[in-house]
Amino acid sequence: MRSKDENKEKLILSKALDMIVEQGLSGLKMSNLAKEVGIAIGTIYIYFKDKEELINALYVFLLNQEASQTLPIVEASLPLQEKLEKICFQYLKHSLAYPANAIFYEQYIRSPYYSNNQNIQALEEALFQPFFQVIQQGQQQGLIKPLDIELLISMVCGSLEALAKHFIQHSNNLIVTGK
Amino acid sequence: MRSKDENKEKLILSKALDMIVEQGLSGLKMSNLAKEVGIAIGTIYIYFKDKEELINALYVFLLNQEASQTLPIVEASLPLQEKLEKICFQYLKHSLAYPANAIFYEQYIRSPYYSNNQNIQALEEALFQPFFQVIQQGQQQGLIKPLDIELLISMVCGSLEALAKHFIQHSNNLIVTGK
Amino acid sequence: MRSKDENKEKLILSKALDMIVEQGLSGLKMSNLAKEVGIAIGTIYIYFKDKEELINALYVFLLNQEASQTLPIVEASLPLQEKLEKICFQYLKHSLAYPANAIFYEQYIRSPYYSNNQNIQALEEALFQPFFQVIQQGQQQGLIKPLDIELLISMVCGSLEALAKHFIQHSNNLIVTGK
Amino acid sequence: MRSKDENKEKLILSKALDMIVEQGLSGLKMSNLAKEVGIAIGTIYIYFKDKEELINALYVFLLNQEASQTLPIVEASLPLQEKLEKICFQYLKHSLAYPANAIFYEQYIRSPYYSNNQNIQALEEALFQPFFQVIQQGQQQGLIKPLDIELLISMVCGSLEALAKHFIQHSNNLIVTGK
DNA sequence: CATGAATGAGCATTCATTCAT
DNA sequence: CATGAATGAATGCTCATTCAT
Repeated sequence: MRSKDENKEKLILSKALDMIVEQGLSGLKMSNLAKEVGIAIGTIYIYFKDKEELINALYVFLLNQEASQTLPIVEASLPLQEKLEKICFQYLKHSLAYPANAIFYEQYIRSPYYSNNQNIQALEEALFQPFFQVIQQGQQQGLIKPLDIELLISMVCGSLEALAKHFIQHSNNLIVTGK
Repeated sequence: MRSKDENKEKLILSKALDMIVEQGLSGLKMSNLAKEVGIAIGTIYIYFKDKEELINALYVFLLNQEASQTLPIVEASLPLQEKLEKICFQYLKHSLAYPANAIFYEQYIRSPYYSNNQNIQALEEALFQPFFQVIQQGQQQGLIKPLDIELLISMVCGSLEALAKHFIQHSNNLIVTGK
Repeated sequence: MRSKDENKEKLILSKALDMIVEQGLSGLKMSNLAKEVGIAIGTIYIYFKDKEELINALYVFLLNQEASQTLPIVEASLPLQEKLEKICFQYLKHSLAYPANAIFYEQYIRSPYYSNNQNIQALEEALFQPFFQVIQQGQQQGLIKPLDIELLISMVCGSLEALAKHFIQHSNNLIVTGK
Repeated sequence: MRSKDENKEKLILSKALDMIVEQGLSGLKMSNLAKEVGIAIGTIYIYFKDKEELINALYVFLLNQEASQTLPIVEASLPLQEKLEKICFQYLKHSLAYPANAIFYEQYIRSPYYSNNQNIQALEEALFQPFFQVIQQGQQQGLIKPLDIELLISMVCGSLEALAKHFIQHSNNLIVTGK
């Protein structure tokens, strides 16, 4: 008996992301995905209950991946100013390194997979909490203008993601250096 | 498919935009659209040959709407600096006034309706040409940094649209004043 | 526009019954049914939301058909003795005239379509109520032995249906005369 | 597919019967059966070539079990009258002791596993032969009315099985005494 | 023009069966 | 022998599109 391949799950998600970026969320067909991954259609259903669960799993995976890279900075003991800068830089670095993510997010957020899914939205909130707190601290210390937090985040993220989107659309290869 | 009722065509496109914003491009079902508009499914096919033509028509309609409001500025005889400012402000005003458009654009651009459609992409290019020229003039006069034009546009538009998206997502009502 | 054909619904149910009798409940394939009826697969879904609803509708239809033929006797003003005889005879007549029904019932009762369906079971109860009352009256008047009603019904029906089943299995043609 | 563990084979058949009674023949899924038995899906295929063979084996097993309990009576040297009575009583006892069997029979008889299987039908005939002969003798001696034998059997069995079915459906516990 | 019942290609999903471990 | 991950044919259902009224 072959043992359940941890890698195969990742591979399915990865190919799914590629296909969604290329053809939109509605362009993702389970049979095409299987073909692309090089497995039988039934195999996908061993790893994911149905298409909805697969899509949600992809979102959670990307969200966690991003959080896991940024959270250490949030939790580090640094001067707040430096912490905020590092977080922004990390976000930009991540957006440029994984420009496909933002494209998927936009498709996902505007789909029933997201809107009808209270669980995911709760998870999201929990994951973002630490960042909210840092920003609030920054506002209390006068480092950040006292605007609505979500508006702030929307604008900064929007700009950075627009940048990243541009590069993936024009298929440029970016090398992001440390400074 | 030229039709009698010019208004009904507009109504179909308008409801289609609403539904795409709410449920994504893949969430737009022809029969639901008909129900929402209050007509029979067959009637839609009197006004649009098929779903593809409807979606493309919506894009062209929104593009033209935007261009028709901005082109006068481009063609006006103003100092370049002032012209550039006015164009940016008009863009922001439009993005805030019609925040649904950007959401549709993103869905559309990433769909086969767009990618497999050379005609639309040519039309787009033609429509944007005047703006490109203004920017090029600005670069020649040293008013704009000599970056890649499309990158410039991506970044500015990205930021502004992120802003607009934020407001529609949080259902704020904005009043955009002249200054 | 063709108008929704009342007959087509009946035709679908009728062919479905035939196929279930021949191949069992699990042998009923929607595409085969459509072919047998001479319509497209999609057409079935205009008349019935899904396979479950179709199967349930068939059960309700047969139940109502049977009740509608027997209820007049129940409600007639006859001596109880005569009423009971007429009901039994009507039941036998019906079982012999429609021997397929019992075969379907047995398949249906033992399927998730029935077990997971409180509504149907409530309807059933309501439909059988009048008969229960007649039997109770019979017991009070000493015409029927004071056994458990459901047991009584099971035994009489079981015997009569066994008879009917025999004839359909051996494809005999029965002519049921009035006496 | 002869196997080591004779017990495991019985266990598979026994659980299969349970599941068919609960969910119908179409409700029997090989993987569920394996789970219920507490073995891996692959293991079932060591004991039975495929689902068809398993179902047929179950039928043959039940048939033999019943015959093995009744045949001694048939072959005993008793007055015909007494022999007939004992056979009937044995049948009733068996139906009441194993009410699940009749439920399975009905599902089975109406399935392709049975209809497309000449071998089973031949086996059945052979198994029933002795009973037919006893009845024929009874008819020759004037103990039984000269009706079609199969009709006779259908009616008697039908009544008894209806009785048995009633009790299993209402989960009554019956104690069948010798008289 | 307007209607909506009818159509059927296309897609998601299930489940009996195989086979590498 | 036992395992259960992998397979893919088969099936239920959707939805863009047509066409008779």
